[in-house]
Amino acid sequence: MLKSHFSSKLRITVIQDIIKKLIDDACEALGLPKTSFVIEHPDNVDFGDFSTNVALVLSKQVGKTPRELAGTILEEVKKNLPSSISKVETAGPGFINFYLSKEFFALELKTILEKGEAYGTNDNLAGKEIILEYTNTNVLKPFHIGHLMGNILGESISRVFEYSGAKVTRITYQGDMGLHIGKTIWGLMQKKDAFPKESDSVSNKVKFVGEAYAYGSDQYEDNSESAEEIKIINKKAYEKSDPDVNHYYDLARSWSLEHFEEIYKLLGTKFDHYYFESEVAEDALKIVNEYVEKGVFEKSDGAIVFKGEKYGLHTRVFVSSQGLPMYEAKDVAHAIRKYKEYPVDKSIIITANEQDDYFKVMLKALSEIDSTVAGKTEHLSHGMLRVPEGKMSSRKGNVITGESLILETEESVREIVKDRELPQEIKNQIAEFVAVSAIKYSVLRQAPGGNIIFDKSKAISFEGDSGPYLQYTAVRANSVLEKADYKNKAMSFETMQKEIYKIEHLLYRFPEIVLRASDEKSPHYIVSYLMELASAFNGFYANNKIIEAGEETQYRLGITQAVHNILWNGLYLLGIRVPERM
RNA sequence: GCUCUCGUAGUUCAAUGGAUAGAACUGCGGACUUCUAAGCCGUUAAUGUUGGUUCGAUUCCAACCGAGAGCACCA
Repeated sequence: MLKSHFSSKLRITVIQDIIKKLIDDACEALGLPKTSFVIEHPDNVDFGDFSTNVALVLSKQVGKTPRELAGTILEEVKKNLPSSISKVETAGPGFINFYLSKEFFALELKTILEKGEAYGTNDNLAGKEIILEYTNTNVLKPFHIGHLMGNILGESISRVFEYSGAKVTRITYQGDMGLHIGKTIWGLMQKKDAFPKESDSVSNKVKFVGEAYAYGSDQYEDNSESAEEIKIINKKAYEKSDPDVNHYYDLARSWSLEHFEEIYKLLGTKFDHYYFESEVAEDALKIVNEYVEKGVFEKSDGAIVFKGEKYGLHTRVFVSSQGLPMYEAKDVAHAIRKYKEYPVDKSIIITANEQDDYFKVMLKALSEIDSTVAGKTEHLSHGMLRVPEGKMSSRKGNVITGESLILETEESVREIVKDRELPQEIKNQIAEFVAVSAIKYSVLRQAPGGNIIFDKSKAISFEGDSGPYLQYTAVRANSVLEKADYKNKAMSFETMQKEIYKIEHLLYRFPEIVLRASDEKSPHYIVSYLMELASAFNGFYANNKIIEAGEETQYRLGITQAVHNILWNGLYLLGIRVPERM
């Protein structure tokens, strides 16, 4: 059971306030000292819907055992029980447990149905403007699964922030200069006989570019003559001084960008602004040179460096001894430029965690230059995707591109639906939605920051703890509602349920979960919750007739509609679409 | 060598200092001629080691062992 922690800041539902006040009032009436205590959902539903440790916290000061004190507080609480609570009792080492009533659940159900798509929103970030930078790709290099991870996380967090009332601007900052450009162009020139045709698909074109990059990288390492040529080409590309080089660069760049756009469309991301590294190169040099004089940077071995050791960090080169701005310098200039164009409350950059230490140094340098921008800029990292054999590398040939992963997963889905009697159109939709869902889920299910061990044969799951399981449940709920011709009818209280279904203990918690995910920038809380909810619904479905259930029909359909609403909203927050049929 | 992150079931992941450490996959065993079986029910199985703080530690602290990442001219 996923617990929620209710600090005063995170309390958003009325019932939490009611319980808090009950305890506060009881403590005051008993003359107990003020203290901070926790109200949480117990692990086990048998222990009630809410639980507090107030007696455990206070027992020592008061000089009573926790159980005794819990009993005393309990008697006081019982005097003022509202209709939303059906039972209170002490348990365990000194907890006080609260059980919600049928009235509460019926009212909450009504709220879920009435709010529809807005159920789960909160105003934690109301009025705040946030810029999120993610999927920082490099043109002329493959879009690999690391980029996929960043995109999946970035898009989900964007949506969660929007659900919390923020105005989110999505941007991506792409590397369009640097040695990899020279390597790829050199590789393209070597392979010009095998060049793709104009009419070839974008996929084939970028695949060819990827091979050229791999070849160029290899030769750069192995062959000093080639390395020299690559450096020369790179310089020409930077200066735009050679028409031939420009031609290859422009062509490959346009292919890369077109390819990225195709993937973003498939994943459901739309960037508001595309930034390029080359756009800030000049500013980067200017800024660094200016702050050498102000003592922020110093010269060392011909390069301009930032000495991070003063702050417990490490030294990094900002301008090379050849006078070229390194990505450190460009990132500083980029951050300042971004803030000029979008003077937001917070600017978040999402990258893989291998850049954690780098960002500490860059942000420290930035804080010496522009403390306002630095104060609002935050680095958030996701884990690395590891294949069982170790690190991915183009030389080993075990780089997994984003596109190949999606296509292979789609293929597996097609295999599953191939014999079903469904129109081809629906089958295509299923293949795309389910494949993307399976991949997204495998990234979002765990807390961000941790590495993901990616075993191709079993990482992408369609059963159990998986995206398709959630989609399937949503489709199933929808199917029941369609069959019953039930379209969000208002709940009638004459049809009050006879019993409390287990799933009702979960339904009302969705807004808390979204809030926590927003507060901690961790969509995985939503994943765990939806998984638990879907599981509860499938159990409910297996054990209860929904449509022809006599007096209970309306209420059960209401629950089904509530599950439908929450699954749709929750999956939207994960960036997952629900197919019409499955 | 220094810095950072991380060690939970056979595997992949959860768990705000609280009650019986949750799922899923795998294995084994079931139910159903009921609204979608990508489903449902049952079952085996885990906090790296040693200390410390605490009424209470998977969670905080220290040491050790193990894994990964970063550490000067690539992004």
